[in-house]
This record gives sequence, C-alpha cells and structure tokens, in this order.
Amino acid sequence: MKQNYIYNSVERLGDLLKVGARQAGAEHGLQPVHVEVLHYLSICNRYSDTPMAVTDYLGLTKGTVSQTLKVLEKKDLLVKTIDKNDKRITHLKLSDSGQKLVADLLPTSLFMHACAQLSPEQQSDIDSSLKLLLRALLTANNLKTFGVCKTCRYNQQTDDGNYFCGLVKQPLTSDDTQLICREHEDI
Amino acid sequence: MKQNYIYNSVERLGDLLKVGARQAGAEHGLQPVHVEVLHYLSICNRYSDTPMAVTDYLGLTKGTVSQTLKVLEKKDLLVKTIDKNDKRITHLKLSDSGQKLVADLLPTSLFMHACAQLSPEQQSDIDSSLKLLLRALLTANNLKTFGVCKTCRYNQQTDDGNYFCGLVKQPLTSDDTQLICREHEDI
DNA sequence: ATTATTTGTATCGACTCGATACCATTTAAA
DNA sequence: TTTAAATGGTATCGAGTCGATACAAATAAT
Repeated sequence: MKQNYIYNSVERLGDLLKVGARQAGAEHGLQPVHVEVLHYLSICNRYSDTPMAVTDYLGLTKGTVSQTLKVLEKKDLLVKTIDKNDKRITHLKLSDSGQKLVADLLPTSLFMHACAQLSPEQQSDIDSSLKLLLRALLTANNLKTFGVCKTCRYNQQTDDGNYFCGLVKQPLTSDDTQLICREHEDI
Repeated sequence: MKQNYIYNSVERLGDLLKVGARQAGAEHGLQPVHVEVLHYLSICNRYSDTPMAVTDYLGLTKGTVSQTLKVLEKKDLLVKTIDKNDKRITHLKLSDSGQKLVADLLPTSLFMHACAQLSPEQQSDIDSSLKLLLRALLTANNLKTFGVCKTCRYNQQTDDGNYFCGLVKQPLTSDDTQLICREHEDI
C-alpha cells in the first residue's frame, strides 16, 4: 500500500508547487500554467520550442496551449517565429523580459525556503528518488521523456570532443546538450 | 543547483498526476480538482471534512472551493450536513456513489502502471524522500501539515490502549487515527 | 450589548480547458 | 503528378476554475 502514500505525497507536492507558482505569477497577472510554459521555454532546446512540444509537455490539447501562448505573446513575454524549412512550425523564444521574469520567479521562494532546510545529502536523495519515480511514470505510460542530450540514445560525441545529434543530424554545443528535447529517448 | 532539478521533477510529476486525474475524471465529467476534493474527503477525519479545510488543503480561496463543492453536490457525490454545535460549519460526507468513485479512480491507472515497475525498496525510498521534501515545504512556509494522528502532538494513548485527542478532547478509534486532520501539528 | 472573527455563499470578470471545426503546409500514396 | 492523408496551428464555443469583492449568519471576544 506504499502506492497510496506516494500518490498522496506527489499530489500534495504538486498542489504546493502550484500555490507557489500562483503567488509568483499573480503580481504579473500570470496563471500557474503561464509560469510553467515560460519555465519550459527557458530549459528546452531549439527543436522543442514549439506549441506542439509545449502541448506534449503539459499533457493538454493544442487548442488550449494555443490560447495560453496568445496571452504570453500579448504580454511580450515570448516571440513567435516561423520555421524556415517547415512553414507549419512556429518557434517560441522568450523575450528579454520573459527571460528576466523566469529568472526572477523560479524556483519560487516558497520552494527555496524548503530547500534551505535540507542538507545537500538529503537533496541528493530526494533528487534521485524523484527522477526514479518520474522515469517509471514516463516509461510505464509511453510518454515522452523530455530529457537532456546526455541521457539520449541519439547523442554522439565526435573525435574532437564535440556533440552531435544523430536524429536531427546537427552538431550541438555543450550548452545545447544541457537543454531538454521533445525527441529525447532513453538509452 | 540541486534545487532546480528537484523543482523540475516535482513540477513534471505534478503535471503527470494531473493528466492521470484528468483522464480518470473525464468519463464522469469531473475536473482534476474535483477528483482531488473527493480524494481528500476520503482520507480526512470528521473534524476536517469542511469547506474551509478543503480550502486550506488545496491552497485556493473559499469562494472557489464553494463553487467546486456545489458541482460535486449536484452530482450527488457528496452530502452536506450542518454541524450541531456550530451552525456556521458544514460537514462534507462522500455519498455511496462518491466513495465508490474514489475507490474506482484512485490511485489512477497511469500512476499504478508506474508503481508496478518499482521494487518495494525503491518505493520505500521514494516514499520517505517525498515525505521529507513535503515536510520541509510545509514547515518552511508555515503551512498546515494535514498529517495523521500518529504523528500529531495532540495525540494521546490511554491506559487501555485507546487513543484520545488532546485538542478536541475526544476519544478516537484506531481507524480514526489513520485519517488526516486539519488541526494536525508535528511533534 | 457591541464588536470582531469565522464559516460559508453569491456574483462578476478573466482565464483555462476540451471539443470541434477549420486552414496551411508537408508528406505519402496512387 | 495529381490526390489523399497527416501534421502544426488557430478560431470559436460552452463548461468550469479561480480570485476578488460583497454579503449573510453564527460564534467569540470585549
């Protein structure tokens, strides 16, 4: 019956994080989901900054996400540009104010207060436990993993130490490989 | 910078749990928050089954919660009764169909699939990590803990092995002490 | 007795969200 | 090469969340 305890804890943690996101976004007229979209765009790579990727990440419908993005665009927090090769695709880049806002708001102070109470060892344990659960949840339900290149089966390292993605057939910088990707697949 | 990783994981876990709750509730016309309210009412004690307690638990406003409860009442999933001693207070009891629904829906299948992949030891580790983080989040921000009697400073055990709450001055059964309470305070 | 606090509801406007329909572009098939 | 299917995205509608404000009723404090 450990499942029930785990479920309860995750549910409650999610609520509390949402409370923090609500507080953080409130003074800028942002809903929790707005904060989360901005957050996602700040940690995803250039192949994953599209409305469909956001849709997959949040587990909502594309229509819903489209509306949310319209709000963020109107607030000048992100800029839309059309892909050069595929004109159906829109890229979403955080504007300067959008980037500043994310850096300002996240992680929320409510959450940082909590971490301040935890030792580095405790944080490490929590981190790995969360990742373990998350991975189980994703693989068991065939959901996209949204991991970083380092843990992706498409990631290759060239002779001179640079990175290369075998899926999009493009070289990647070290910074690139720290970002999450919608095409990510576990090794 | 472990905080960022932890934040990301919790955020994502929260999203996925919500996806599960959305799927589970959809066929009954329920929003994720509906599912969560029903869940709460299925695990709280008789001093904590009020709109204000739900409000504190979810971190929303009482007006919002009032509307949500109205929907659940209209669907005959819960029954409202007025407290005998304090006529301002409403008690929310799950109806038979409400109880059956919670038992049916939770934990969501999306979540159960994940747990099926984890060993008992892994589940134990995850459980304690989650509780550790949750406790830090609650105490660091002076939020209500909503724990069970066993971990409450008001809980007393009488000579004959029965339980007694020092706050409400009432005897409790063993079953009672397994439920969460809005007046709970860590020892 | 009077005031303040607590519990809950009602109403408003902004927004989320899913469902459906629709358009433009790209890709696959014939 | 023409046609059909799939993909990415937007527009619109209705139900519902959500916070803010205002309000009523019961209780507690003074």
